[in-house]
Amino acid sequence: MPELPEVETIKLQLASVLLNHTIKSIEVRFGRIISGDANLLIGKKIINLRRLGKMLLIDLSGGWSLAVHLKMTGRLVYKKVRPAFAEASAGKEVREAEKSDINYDKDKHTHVVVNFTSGDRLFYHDQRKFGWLRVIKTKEINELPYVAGLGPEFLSSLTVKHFNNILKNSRQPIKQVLMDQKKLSGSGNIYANEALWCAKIDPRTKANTLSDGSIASLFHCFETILRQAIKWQGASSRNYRDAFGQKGTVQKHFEVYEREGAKCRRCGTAIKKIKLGGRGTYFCPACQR
DNA sequence: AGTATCCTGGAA
DNA sequence: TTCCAGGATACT
Repeated sequence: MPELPEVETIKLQLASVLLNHTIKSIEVRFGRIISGDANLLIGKKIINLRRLGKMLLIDLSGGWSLAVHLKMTGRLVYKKVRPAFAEASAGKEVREAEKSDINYDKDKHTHVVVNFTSGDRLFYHDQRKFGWLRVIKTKEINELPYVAGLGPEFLSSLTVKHFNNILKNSRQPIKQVLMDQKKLSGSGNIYANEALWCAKIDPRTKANTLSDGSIASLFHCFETILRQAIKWQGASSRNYRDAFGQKGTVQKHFEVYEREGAKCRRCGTAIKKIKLGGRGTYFCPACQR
């Protein structure tokens, strides 16, 4: 699922409800999904939430952290405990929302449950089991291979100058460079497709042949699109849900992603789908050059 | 640079 | 039944 905006959304939401909560117990229902000793986190308090690339970090007291990578279908869903007396007075709107939601406690794809002393719970749910959690010392996070290999981040450490330099040094198709977390971190398939449409660049273009102007335009498109995507709480074209179990709304605004055959909103030409680096790639064959 | 792989489920 | 899916890695 999640690219930078989706993980950022979850981070911001969890930070709004989970800071200073103390872990009471952890239920591991599918052992392979988590590495390290989950019991080490019992009694620890959540002191910070961070994101590194597409990885979420929950920092706890005592120098321990819980690293989470959602990969394709992972979800982290927070459920506040609701006292029995609140049940009867819950608004109709709230009950409707819950009806359409999964019962995360009972669902077969819930693999880890973190219980807090408050009674609140955090569910790790992952249909395809590609994601992972890792209990790790906070000071050792930078040694994780995934973290050590991350390139500069969109919306933070990446400057247009650095972006230009990275692209000028790669002969790969631009879309593949944008998705390579070792070169640039944060973008995945959806936002690479969308940003290339925005900047009117053919995804197959060799990165090192792009003009400075095109690169500057692409950088600006990325910043704009990623910021807007965070405001829209991410893209739920399929499995993604935010930390409250809700869908994001970015998918309502896709220009090319999953729009094969539909008309380009800029020039009316049918959006084309090809395979690039093994991934579905959508673009307008007329206005992306 | 390509392709298989970890998994499950929805759509064609 | 086959193909496809917001990722990343380990192979050839």
